[in-house]
Amino acid sequence: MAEKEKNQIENATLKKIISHAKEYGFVFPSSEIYDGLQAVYDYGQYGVELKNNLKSLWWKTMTHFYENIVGIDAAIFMHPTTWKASGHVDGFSDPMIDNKDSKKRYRVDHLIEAHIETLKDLGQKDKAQEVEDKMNALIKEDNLAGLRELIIDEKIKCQVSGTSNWTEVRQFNLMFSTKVGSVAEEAETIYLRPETAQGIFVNFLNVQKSGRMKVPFGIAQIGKAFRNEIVARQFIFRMREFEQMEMQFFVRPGTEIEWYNTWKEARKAWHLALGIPADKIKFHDHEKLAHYANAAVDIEYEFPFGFKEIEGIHSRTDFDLKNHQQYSGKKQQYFDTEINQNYIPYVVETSVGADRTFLVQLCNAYTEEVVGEGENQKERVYLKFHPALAPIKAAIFPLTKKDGLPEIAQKIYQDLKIDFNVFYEEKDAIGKRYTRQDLIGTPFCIVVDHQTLEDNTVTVRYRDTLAQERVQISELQDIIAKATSFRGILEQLK
RNA sequence: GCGAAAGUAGCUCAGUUGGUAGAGCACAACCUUGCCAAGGUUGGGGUCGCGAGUUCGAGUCUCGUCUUUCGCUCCA
Repeated sequence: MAEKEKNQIENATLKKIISHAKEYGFVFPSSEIYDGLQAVYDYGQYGVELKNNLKSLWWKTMTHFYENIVGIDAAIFMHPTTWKASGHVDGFSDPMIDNKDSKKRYRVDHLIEAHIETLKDLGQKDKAQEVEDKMNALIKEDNLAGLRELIIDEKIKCQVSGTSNWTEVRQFNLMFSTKVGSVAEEAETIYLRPETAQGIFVNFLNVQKSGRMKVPFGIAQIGKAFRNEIVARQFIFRMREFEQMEMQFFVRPGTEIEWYNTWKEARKAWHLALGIPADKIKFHDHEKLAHYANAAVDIEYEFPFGFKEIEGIHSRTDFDLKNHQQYSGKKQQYFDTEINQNYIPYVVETSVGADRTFLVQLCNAYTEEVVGEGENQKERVYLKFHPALAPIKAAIFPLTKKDGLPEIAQKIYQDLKIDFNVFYEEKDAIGKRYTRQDLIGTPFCIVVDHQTLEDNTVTVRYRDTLAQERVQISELQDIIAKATSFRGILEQLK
């Protein structure tokens, strides 16, 4: 019961964050006037600023900050063979079957494998082998009807309902496809990339040779990827179109676990440096490793809907480069002059969702607090973004619309906008203008008042403390630059 | 994909046994005011998610459909 209540409160928090995001221009449902498109979202005027700031910070951290990491920007479309080599064509499309009574859905191969295990336990080894061979043959020829027949012939039952009342076997392909070539009959099917990593692997030698890179070195990339999720839920957490920020680090075979541990810690530190509390971040080791990995961990953040993955660090071995070498017939090797050996490098991957990082920042920034005493007590809502990530860095207000104050405020605005994303407003009471900036997370409000006319000072009002400080107009540039620079974050990561 | 709940103005919601859509906040203009969502006047904004059906008449009743949320399911 307590757990249920906790969930309800947390769901209420998520709802508030989602409506806040929509009401104040961060995230809108895609094509909303047509009722939206499931699991697709658009970033609004403030959302795009926040997301761009996050991407710039990641780029700065993961390329410029390291002398042996460079960035690329590969195309979304890739040669179809790429996805055979990567294993996505086979691994990303699973035949599924539903039990009509229990409404449970199973992956067909899992269902039959469970049956095979049961046969083995019963000592029917030959029978088990026979079923396994049949299944593999049917999967190989994409014989969906045949798979269903096998399930029925073997009298495989649903564990929940105990019946064999099955639907047809259906194929779910998680990759989006389209056609290249304008003549329909001659068009070739190509896929929208389901991950950005392959764009890095196929360019491994291009970058290594043209950049004279020496192992260990990394290639980073930010870009969109697409997955046709069966169920996509939880706001922008699981979208059909999403953006990844990935870095593939190429290392000498045998050193990969050491590098894996290094990157695991470095990436966790990155999230902490952005202001996420340590108790909201944890590692989750993969028990069952994917076919390409020999070590894998998720970095999880405690969202209102529980601890969920925001970043994966995977030791991918030489799986990808080896497969590309095999499928392309082009050697993907590196000659290591230090040890005089030719080898296919091993890869340690860090892959973080840009949209998920955005949601982490939004959830972490959303703050409700009670201010004032007694009669004056009221609730205040604001977004406490790190100033380096805030969509708008400062708002400039004249206290009144008269006495030449707007002219001075305009001058300050025109000057600051060269370096920063700033906002000017003279409408409405000053308190209301403060509140509007709090709601979108602007760290500073600069107010021109009557004293400004006498001594060229303005007040700076701080979002988090509500405190005000009087400073010279000439100091503003420095104050904002210092607070909003990436320097503070990067220095923590040295 | 299955089950449950919800959908009325930008937001939060009201809307009587079925009788031509309302409030507060928000928004725009003007006046007054000037340091934490101020007051006044005026104004704009809704084919009640969409489509059928029942009815003289549907926001209200019935069916379908779409979207969202939750629970299953799935998740490189």
